[in-house]
Amino acid sequence: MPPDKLIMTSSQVGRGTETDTIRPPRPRNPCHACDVREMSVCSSLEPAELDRLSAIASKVTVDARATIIYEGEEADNVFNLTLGTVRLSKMLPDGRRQITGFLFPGDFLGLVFTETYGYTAEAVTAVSLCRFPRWKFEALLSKFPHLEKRLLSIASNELMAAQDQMLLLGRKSSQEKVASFLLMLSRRAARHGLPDNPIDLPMNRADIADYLGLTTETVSRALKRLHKNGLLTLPSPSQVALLQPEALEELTGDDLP
Amino acid sequence: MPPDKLIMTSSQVGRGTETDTIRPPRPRNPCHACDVREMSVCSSLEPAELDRLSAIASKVTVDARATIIYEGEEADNVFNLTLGTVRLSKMLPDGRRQITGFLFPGDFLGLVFTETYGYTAEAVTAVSLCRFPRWKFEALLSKFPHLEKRLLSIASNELMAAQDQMLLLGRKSSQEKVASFLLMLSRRAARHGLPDNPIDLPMNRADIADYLGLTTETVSRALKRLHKNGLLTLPSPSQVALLQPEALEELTGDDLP
DNA sequence: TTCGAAATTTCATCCAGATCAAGGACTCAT
DNA sequence: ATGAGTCCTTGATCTGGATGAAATTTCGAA
Repeated sequence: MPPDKLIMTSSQVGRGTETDTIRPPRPRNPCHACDVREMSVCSSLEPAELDRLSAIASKVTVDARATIIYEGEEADNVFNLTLGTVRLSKMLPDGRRQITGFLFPGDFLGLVFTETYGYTAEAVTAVSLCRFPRWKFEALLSKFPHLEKRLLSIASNELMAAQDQMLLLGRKSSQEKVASFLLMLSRRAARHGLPDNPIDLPMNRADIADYLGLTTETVSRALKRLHKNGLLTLPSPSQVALLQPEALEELTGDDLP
Repeated sequence: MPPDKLIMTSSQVGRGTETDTIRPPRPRNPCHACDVREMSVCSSLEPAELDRLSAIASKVTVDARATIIYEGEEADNVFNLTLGTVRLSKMLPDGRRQITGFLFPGDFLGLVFTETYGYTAEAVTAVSLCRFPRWKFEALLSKFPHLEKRLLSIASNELMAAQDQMLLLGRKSSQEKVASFLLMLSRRAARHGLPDNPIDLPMNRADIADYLGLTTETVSRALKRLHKNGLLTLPSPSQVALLQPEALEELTGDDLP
C-alpha cells in the first residue's frame, strides 16, 4: 500500500563512539544530554530507568515530506520527536484530508492500543525521532509506573486539546480559526523557550487549511484581513509577526485566559 | 458561576442493607452485580480490587437536563456512568456550543490532570453514576497497575474517536455527518447488546446539531433527504429505523470497514 | 544570476448550509 | 380529553467560505 516506503537513517542510541575528552559531567547515554528530555515523556524517569529506555531506542532521522507512519499500517513502533515538525492526518477515500495535529520536539507519537495506527504521520520539516519497538516499550511501561502515569497525563492533555479543536472546527469562523491557530503556535513556542513573536510557520498553507477545516484561499484571505487591520505582518510567507497579540485574543472567540 | 447547582441523591455503595435471601452467588458488594461492569473501567479489576474501589464509590442519580460537572469547576470527582446518556460540551462566550461527545452506560467521566474540568457534562436523560473522590481514586490508581493501564487504553481510544470526529467536523458534508452519526449510534448500541436497528435518539435535534457542527434545521433536512431516498424512516422523532445500513455506510464518506 | 516549478495571493462566481420566519406535531400536566 | 409549551419540520432568503481560474511571489537548483 505505501507508495514509496520511508527510508530512515537509523543508529542505536547509547552505543555511540563519542570522542569528547572532558571527564566530569560525562553522560552515561545520549538521553542525558537530550535537549527535549525535560518536556518529553522521559522527564518522568529516574536515571536508571532512562538507561533502560535508552537501551531499546534507535535514533531515526527523516527527510522533510517523508511519511513516518501510515494510517492502517501495523503499529509496531512508538516514537519521541526530538527535532522538527510532524503532521498527523486522516484522509477520506476521495482525498479530503483533515490534519488532526502538529507535533513538535518533545511530543510523543504512535501510542495506540489497537493493531494498527489510526492516522498518518508525516515529516513537515526534516525530523529526528527516538524510535522504540512497541512491545519492548510496553514491557517497560509495566515496569515503570512513573512512565505509565506520565503517558496517561499526556493522553489526557491531548484529549483536552482535541476537544478545543472540535470547538474550533465545529463552531468558529475562518477569522477565529486563524487567530486561534497563530496564538496556539506562539504559546507553544513560548512554552518551549523558542522565539514566540515573529513566529515561524514550518507548515504550508494547505497544511494550515487542512488543520482548520478551510481552504488555502480562505486562510490567505483571513491572514490578509488580519494584516489590513494592523494585527500582524508577514515578513515572509512562513513568518508572522504579531503586532497586537491581545487584540488577536479577542478575535479567537474564546474566553480570555 | 453555576446558576442552579446540581442536586444529586447519593448513597454509599457497598453498604446497602440488602434483603435478598438466596445464599449461593451472594455478591460481596453491588459492583459484582453491576450490569455495565464488563464494559467499564472496572473490568480490569480483580475481585479484591473491585472491593477497594467499591469502598470509595457513591451511587449518584441525576435528573434529565441537570448538570453533572461544570467546565472550569474544580475537578474533585471522577465518575463511571451506569445508566442513561450524558453530553459533554464546551461553549464560547457568545453562546455557541460544541458537543464533544455523548457518554453511555459503562463510560468513564471526568479524568483530568488539571485543576479544573475542561468541559461541561450534562444529563441528557435521567442518569445514574458511580462517583469517586478524585484523590482517593488516584491513590488506588497508583496501587492497581491494571486500572492505570485500562485508563490509558480508554484515553487512547477516546483520542482516536476524537480524531475521527475532527475529520467529520472539518471535512464532511451535512449528509455525511448525519449518516456517520446514525451509524455510530447503531454500532455503539450493538456493542452494548442493545437494539441496534430501530435506534433510539435520547438527545434532541439541537444536541445532534451541536455535536455535528450544524444547525437543527440542517439536521432535519438531512434526515428528510435520507428518508426520501429510502434509507431510513422516523417512527417517532426520537427513533430511527435504518432500512439500508450498507447504503448509509456509503454515504458517510468513510472507507468501508 | 537566472530559470522554472511550486507556493501563495488575488479575483470572480457559486452554493451548501446558515438565518429568518412560520407551521405542525409531540408531550405532559391539568 | 385539552391546551400550552416545547420540539421538530418546512419554506424563503442570505452569506461565508468553497470553487475555478489566473496573477504573483518565493525559492531552490542549475
